Amino acid sequence: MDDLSLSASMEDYLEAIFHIVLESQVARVKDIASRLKVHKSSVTAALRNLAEHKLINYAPYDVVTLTPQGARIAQDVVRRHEALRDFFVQVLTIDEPLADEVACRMEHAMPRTIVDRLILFSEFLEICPRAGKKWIRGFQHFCDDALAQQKCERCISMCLEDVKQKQAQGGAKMTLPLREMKPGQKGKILAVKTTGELGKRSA
Amino acid sequence: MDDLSLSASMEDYLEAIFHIVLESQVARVKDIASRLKVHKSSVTAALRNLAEHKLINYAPYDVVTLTPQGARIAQDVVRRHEALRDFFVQVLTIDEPLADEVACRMEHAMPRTIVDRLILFSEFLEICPRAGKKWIRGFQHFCDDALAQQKCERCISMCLEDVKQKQAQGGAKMTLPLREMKPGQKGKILAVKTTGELGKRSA
DNA sequence: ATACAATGTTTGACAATCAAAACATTAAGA
DNA sequence: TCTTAATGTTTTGATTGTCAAACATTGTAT
Repeated sequence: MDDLSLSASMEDYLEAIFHIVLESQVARVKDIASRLKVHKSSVTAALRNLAEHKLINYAPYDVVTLTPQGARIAQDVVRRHEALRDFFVQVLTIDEPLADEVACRMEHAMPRTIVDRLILFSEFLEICPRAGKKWIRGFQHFCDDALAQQKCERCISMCLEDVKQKQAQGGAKMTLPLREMKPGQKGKILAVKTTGELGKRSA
Repeated sequence: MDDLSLSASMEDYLEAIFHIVLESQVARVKDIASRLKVHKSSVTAALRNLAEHKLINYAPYDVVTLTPQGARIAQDVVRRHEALRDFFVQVLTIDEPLADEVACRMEHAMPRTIVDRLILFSEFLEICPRAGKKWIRGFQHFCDDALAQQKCERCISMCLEDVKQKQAQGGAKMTLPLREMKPGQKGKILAVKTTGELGKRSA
């Protein structure tokens, strides 16, 4: 049933339509063109293509919406995009505009398995007391000057203190962020974060 | 001087030539074609293109080698490739063949800033006592069952023990892996790991 | 209603990439 | 040297995605 392998270009169009529809209910050629920085004529061609694949509802001179199939694929692309962007921003501390732009170009080649893992990893970094925001600040230090941080023992002690404290006050052991569970292959549980926080998008 | 923006395709050809030359001194059309799984005719066309850009030494019916310029660019591509692959394998614990294949498709869109950061991050994970191999095993656990690991306090205590022990026995404070230092932009120091360990390559 | 501005489409040209098949060259053995 | 198999090249054609300009449609303001 699934049309495996949509070209990177078509994925970009689908993604753009997804975001525009989210904002304005329907997408118009003009908006898609300006969002993707492409000529209107290119958009028309792409729309014909996507319509043939039954991924969008479209007739000449009409506005565009996604079919259920199209929405499914679009969300998948968006998920890849956001997984990458969020990793770049939150972990590698890359500035958003660059992270977003690069995510938009890299997203097309990512298989589900790796996206799932990347999302889980980002979550793990948030949740694990040995990692967390402070630890990432430690990474930034490391980037600024790889030789400066030597006080590992003290760093870990403080980390341990933090955990004891949290354990004492907050009754709950550990709070997982919102996630949707679904059976992954091989019986493993894989996180599926569909759509994260908003931000500038490049598609 | 630099030919900014070589197409993804040409980067792949350059990368393939790089690896073949590394193994066999020179590259032949046949080898490149089989490595990239494209027709010989496509290779010839690509070689003409690369030769025009002075990235390879090539004449019809002759073998191929890289010019210094070509080698520089090829190494850059390889570095992106390996940064991604190593991250996938060592951090996300993706199996090598898949990691390699995906890296090969994603590598083309990565700007230097992000590659540098990714490499630094992977290094940081190796070096920081709050991370390390054991910690990544913790991540794998997390993937298998996100609800199973609750003994954070104990985990951190053990981590602390490890560090004290290492500090006691090994006189050296912390050993950085081999890396080449170079001045990054904004006065920061960025790690430049040129070539990692060998493995199967898809290009 | 009609004229006009905004929007969308068609057409044609072009560049990149690749495959297939016909053709050319090279190198090695008889 | 001549023949032939391996290797490399050319030519042709298909595909995809893009732009630019001419053309068509739509909706709105008068």
